[in-house]
Amino acid sequence: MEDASRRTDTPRTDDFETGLGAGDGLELRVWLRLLTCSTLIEHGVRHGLHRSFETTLPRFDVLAQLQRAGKPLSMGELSRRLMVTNGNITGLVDRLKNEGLVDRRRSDGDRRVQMVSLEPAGAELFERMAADNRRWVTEMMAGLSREEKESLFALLGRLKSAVLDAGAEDGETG
Amino acid sequence: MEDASRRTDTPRTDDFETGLGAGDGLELRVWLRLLTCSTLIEHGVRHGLHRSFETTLPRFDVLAQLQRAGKPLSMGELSRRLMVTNGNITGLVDRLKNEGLVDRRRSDGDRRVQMVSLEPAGAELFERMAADNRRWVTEMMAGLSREEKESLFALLGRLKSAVLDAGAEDGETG
DNA sequence: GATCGTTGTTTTAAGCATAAAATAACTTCA
DNA sequence: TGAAGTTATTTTATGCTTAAAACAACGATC
Repeated sequence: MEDASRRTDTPRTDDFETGLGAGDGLELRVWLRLLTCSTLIEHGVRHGLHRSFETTLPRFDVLAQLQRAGKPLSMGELSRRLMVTNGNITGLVDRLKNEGLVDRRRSDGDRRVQMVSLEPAGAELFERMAADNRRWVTEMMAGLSREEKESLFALLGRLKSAVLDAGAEDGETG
Repeated sequence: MEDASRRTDTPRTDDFETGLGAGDGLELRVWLRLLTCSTLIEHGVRHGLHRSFETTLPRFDVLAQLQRAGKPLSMGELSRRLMVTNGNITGLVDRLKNEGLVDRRRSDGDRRVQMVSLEPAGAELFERMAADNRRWVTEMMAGLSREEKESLFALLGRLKSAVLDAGAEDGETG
């Protein structure tokens, strides 16, 4: 009865990563499973932010970067840290500014640069969201032992380095 | 000189995952690193598809699911397998159909259902894209040993199960 | 065999994302 | 100093994505 009202269009999260027989490349299997995990956790966080704060993951990410930096960041720096194209940041910061969560002003030294800073309201909201976010992520990984999480963290560090190294080669000084 | 012509707005892929001191939760650190890896690889694949085939990752994903299934899939089934909301599939399949890569027709048994099938052109294109995709992913992971990749694959399997289990609890039969 | 709840898909409105081109301010260097 | 190149940001055009509501067909039950 109540299920009907709570019901939404969220895709079910079973039965993917299908096909791709055992003969397929190990790298491809790692990648698909990585993507599945990433998507699943992202859904969890996204739903939590939507339910509890009526906000979105990109907004949260911007606030998180500003909070972690502990200082104003330029649009370009935000773009690099969030790993999104810079045109994207413009609209995102526009909305956050309209909501009074961040401020944006031209840099004194370089008049091309826009510095984005966290407003008190933004910092306060972020703290509340971050606490819940940590709880959600912790709950999602509750089934893993500490050792498993540490191994996973280490291996992902290795993967990150590997991908960055591979990218550096064809990016510059071939 | 040539760099200028090749240059585009792609965000640089260094210096993220910043802040978040060592005291932070292990789960959060795993999650952020997982997201970084996922995003990095996704960028690689996305750029490849764009450069080599003038196409996008979601389009590729739809063709991949159809190819792997080896049979027509309904809109809803595609939505579940791609882990995106179903309204999304409508436009995606529309475009693929306009490009002659898939076909869509109403199911005989259930007139609500739309069955999407791979057209010969779509299958042929997918094979070419899949070959390159495998190469890109393999290259990005070239820095990892076979053992590392196998461990990673196993741990990600554990993580996937953990997240699915955690989600099942608050999703139903509370 | 009409009604009620469910299921499959599309539509809507808003926001996120990309790539590429445009704009504007800075730097260099002749 | 002023033309050429570089860097930071915005704009443009298009596509992807979500959540929620609307629509349409199915299935069960009375």
